[in-house]
Amino acid sequence: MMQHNDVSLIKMIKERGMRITPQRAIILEAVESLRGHITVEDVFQRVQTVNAYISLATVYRTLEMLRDMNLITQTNFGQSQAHFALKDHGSHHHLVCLNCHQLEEFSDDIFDPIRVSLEDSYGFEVYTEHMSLFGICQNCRKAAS
Amino acid sequence: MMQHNDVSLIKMIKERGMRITPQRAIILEAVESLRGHITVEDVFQRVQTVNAYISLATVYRTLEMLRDMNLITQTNFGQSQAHFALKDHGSHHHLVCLNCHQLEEFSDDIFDPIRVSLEDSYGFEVYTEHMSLFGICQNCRKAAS
DNA sequence: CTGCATGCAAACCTTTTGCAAGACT
DNA sequence: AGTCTTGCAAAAGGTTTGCATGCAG
Repeated sequence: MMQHNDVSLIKMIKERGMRITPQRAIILEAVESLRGHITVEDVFQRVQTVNAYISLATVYRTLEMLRDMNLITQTNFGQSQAHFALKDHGSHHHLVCLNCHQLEEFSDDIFDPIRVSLEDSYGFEVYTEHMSLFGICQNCRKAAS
Repeated sequence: MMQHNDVSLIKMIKERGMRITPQRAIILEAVESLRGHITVEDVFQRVQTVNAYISLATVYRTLEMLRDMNLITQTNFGQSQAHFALKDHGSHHHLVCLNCHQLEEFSDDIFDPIRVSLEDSYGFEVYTEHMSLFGICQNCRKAAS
């Protein structure tokens, strides 16, 4: 389930010209150190141990920024809080169209909900390397209708 | 992506000894006629066209009942409302433990979030028949730790 | 200096719930 | 009759936002 986040989030944020504030530094560090799927609350608690004056709203806004920058994924499931995870830029999978045989890539993040629910329901840790999913692509669906 | 809901929801509810009220009949009919993934709001709107005096709370409670009876699945994704779908009692898949090679079954519903997000992101309609997922089962994980 | 970021508290939205009144069996 | 169900309105989460203040660049 390795994720190569060789580059620190801070560095990526700077590169994209966004401001680094003390709050952001602390929040980013929390996101990086908390491995796996985390909630806003997880991050907030961790952040609080470093500096108790950072507000929940800032945690929300920072995670929102990371999501918009495509550095983390957001997964909602169950009825409660959203779960976040650092993007795994490593693995990609394929969508294979059964009609035109065209390939399309999609990222591993799409499996996040499955990972979480199989873990929750069965205690099963799924490996999703090298997956291919089959179906009908957009073009063929349009053509057929 | 066929679903065999040959039997009406009303019939199934009666069989299990639950009461049929006018509200429930209307809501169940709405769920059946709205195919695919639907939200509470979808159902509510449809229901309103039939009878404007049925409350949102009743829609929530009825869907909750269907979920508890295992007749529909609930999928949360995105940050907004939950999505529901009639259960597909046809397909089952396998979890294969890479360590002890034991098999575990899981239902097709787990793929709901993927179905929805691939549809949304790529316009791709996935077929998920006969899937096997690999990983490490609960027992082996416990044993390893 | 200027604009972006923060904190606070209030607003928001979806979902849940308490309670009294009403309906199903 | 007795219990389950409904409607209403309020409560409950989680998340977002307006605004004045503060800080990074």
